[in-house]
Amino acid sequence: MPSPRLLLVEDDLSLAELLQYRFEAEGYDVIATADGDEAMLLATEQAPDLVILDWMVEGTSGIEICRRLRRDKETAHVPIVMLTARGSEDDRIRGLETGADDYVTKPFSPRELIARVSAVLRRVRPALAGEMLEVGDIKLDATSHRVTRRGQSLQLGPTEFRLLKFFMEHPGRVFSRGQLLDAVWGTGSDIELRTVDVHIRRLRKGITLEGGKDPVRTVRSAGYAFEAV
Amino acid sequence: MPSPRLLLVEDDLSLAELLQYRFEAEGYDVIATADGDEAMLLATEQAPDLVILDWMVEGTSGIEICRRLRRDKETAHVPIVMLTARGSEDDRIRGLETGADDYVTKPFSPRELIARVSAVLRRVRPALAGEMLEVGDIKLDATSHRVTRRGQSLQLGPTEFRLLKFFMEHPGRVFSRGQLLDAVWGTGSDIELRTVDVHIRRLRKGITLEGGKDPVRTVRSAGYAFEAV
DNA sequence: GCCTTTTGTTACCGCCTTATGACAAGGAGG
DNA sequence: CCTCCTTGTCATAAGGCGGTAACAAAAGGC
Repeated sequence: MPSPRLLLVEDDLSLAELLQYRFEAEGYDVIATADGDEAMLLATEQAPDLVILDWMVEGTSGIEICRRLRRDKETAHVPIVMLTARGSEDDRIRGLETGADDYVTKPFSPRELIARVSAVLRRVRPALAGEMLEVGDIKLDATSHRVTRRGQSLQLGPTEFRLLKFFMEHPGRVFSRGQLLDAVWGTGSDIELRTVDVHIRRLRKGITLEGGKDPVRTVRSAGYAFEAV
Repeated sequence: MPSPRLLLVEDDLSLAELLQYRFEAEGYDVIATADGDEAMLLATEQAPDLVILDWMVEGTSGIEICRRLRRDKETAHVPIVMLTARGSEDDRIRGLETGADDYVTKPFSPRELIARVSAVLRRVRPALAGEMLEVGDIKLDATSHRVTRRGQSLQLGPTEFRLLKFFMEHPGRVFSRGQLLDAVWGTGSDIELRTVDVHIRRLRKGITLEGGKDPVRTVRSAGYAFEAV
């Protein structure tokens, strides 16, 4: 199971340290910062799987960071959990409407925050929570690095496996070649867009071995999508 | 925008009525029940997009319903929002660990619940939270790049897709050929005005395949408009 | 009713996008 | 050090798509 990567934005240093310790004990990778502007940088550079955001941090307000994360295409889909000392309903609603995926009201126990983070991750990226992905008749177990179709075990190369995993985490959705490069090869990889075609080809070959239908849909001038056949 | 379907499981009848009223005013379809066993039935038969579940309902405890919903493959992926009168941390964590996607602690305002439900839906099924365009009987999902009419999937080329999307974003309005060129082909494209006619033709052809009415209205000496038939 | 203007429709050709196989460089493992 | 596997790139083929022109049809204007 890969370690989910968390970005923790919290300017109360003792709380930040406590949380970092607890989350690392749970098997998370934690990147912490107390500064709002640095948070924006880290969010794009480190590509965290989830952001924990204090409502009030130095530099920028948490809600503003949230809004900026949502606006930037790179980070628009990263789930956000807000920490707020205020219990007022308006603030909570504003947080949710700004695009936070969840919030926790101080004071809270680390255990509760961990449960919420894990719930959000389970929802957004099942593979990170150790679950088995299943789309149509294809099953992918990220933990054991195994793919099966109708019980038949499939043989995929490393890149094809990551590509398939990403697709299965977002079934039905169309991704451009650029998006796929970012998601599967890593942001900033300097690779020809056309290379994606080749790996799509290899993935198709590996997946349709037993005469099964092709779950990869080509969307002309847009990219590719993965869906149940 | 399609109406998301909610299953509301709540045995406090006055609260249930209030919520049903408020959610319907927000454009949701609400199925309500006060009984736990009936809830299980409705969950499989009605295939709701989300379940709002009171912690304590007659027949079965909410948490038990939650567990059973998760266990059944049909309903395992339906998001669940729990309503709980108890504020104790243990209960909340137990709720999340059981598989609830969110919980709201009583007393709460309908507005807050609505915000949470909409946040969960946005996360889980973007198509239900507004990424889907709908005009008349035609649906366009930009995320999956799909167009359907009365359930029938339509086949459109890239340009026709963009043209239709633009039309559906501004239904009823008349656009000149020049405006369409700017919007769909991009500003500064050096293309014959009459080319638009051809693509309108192709769009019509693709959309009226199954004998449906033509939603594209020709406005002589002005341009074209798209409207519900 | 006749003429003019505007739109509908079809056909065609070139171009752009995608599919596919081959190949060489790089790396892991023995 | 050698071998096998993986991977990125390229060349080429195939096919769909798009823009244009030409002609037919329809709608207004008189």
